[in-house]
Amino acid sequence: MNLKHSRQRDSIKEFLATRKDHPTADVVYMGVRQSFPNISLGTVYRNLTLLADIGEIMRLRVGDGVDHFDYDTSPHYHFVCSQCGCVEDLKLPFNAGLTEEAKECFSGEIEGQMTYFYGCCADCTGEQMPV
Amino acid sequence: MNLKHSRQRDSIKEFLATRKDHPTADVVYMGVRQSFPNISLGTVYRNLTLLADIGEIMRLRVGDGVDHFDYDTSPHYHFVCSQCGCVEDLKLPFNAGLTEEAKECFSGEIEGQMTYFYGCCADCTGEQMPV
DNA sequence: TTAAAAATAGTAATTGTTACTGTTTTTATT
DNA sequence: AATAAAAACAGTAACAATTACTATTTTTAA
Repeated sequence: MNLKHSRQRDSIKEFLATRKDHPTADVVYMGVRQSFPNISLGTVYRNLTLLADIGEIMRLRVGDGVDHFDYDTSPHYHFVCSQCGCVEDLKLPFNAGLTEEAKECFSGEIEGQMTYFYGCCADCTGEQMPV
Repeated sequence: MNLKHSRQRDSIKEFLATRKDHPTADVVYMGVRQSFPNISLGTVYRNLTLLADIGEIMRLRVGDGVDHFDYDTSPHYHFVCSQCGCVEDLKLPFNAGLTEEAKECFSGEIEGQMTYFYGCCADCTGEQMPV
């Protein structure tokens, strides 16, 4: 299949590039509607999937039942707040060595690892106890 | 809330204890129906959630959009096959130190980590190329 | 300019899961 | 054993995220 240019897809990519909060498809939809008022949610899903498939963005499955998307495709760790559901980058060097270790003790083929940390984000920790 | 005994819940736990393949709620449902032919899918979901909440089983969110359940609650790594979707244990010592490292570089509270590896399992790797 | 391929908007369908409701089980107390 | 409140149940409906479908519009190479 030959990709054809699409202004909607550009817009989705642009939007994602401006965000560091790993938005969901729905958030992308709302955001892109600023410039494409009648873009379809299906178009957003289709393009997010396509962009992830060709490696231009990264799909994050962080266990909250909703897919998040990241413009930064370099391997890095994420944190997920169990309270508010926010997803943040972690400033911790990614241990690709773990994947290598895994390869050595497994008979199939390991392509990569997905690691996320969970807990309570700084904002929620602060708000949590109004006594 | 005081737990009351339930034969259905026992049966769900027993079933899970016999399995090492980290079945989904649906698979548990089918399995438990051998002994409880008219158990309700809702009962299965409710009890799996309850058992996971009280720490008697572990819920695995391995990014395939379906929850898997594990009778083994000790921290350990999992592998997920992108082809057939199977989930297997990895014989690789769990690196809890990574969670400690993450705590040190994050301002909120980190409770734990979830790591899974993905790729192609041994079975699928073999079947893949019939030339 | 044209025509095939790709993409689109809008809608319907699917899937995994949770919520609701009236009935049955469990269990502590008589 | 009888009773009654709490918990759990079966069965069904609702829900949310995502995917599939269809007729129309855009893109692009010839």
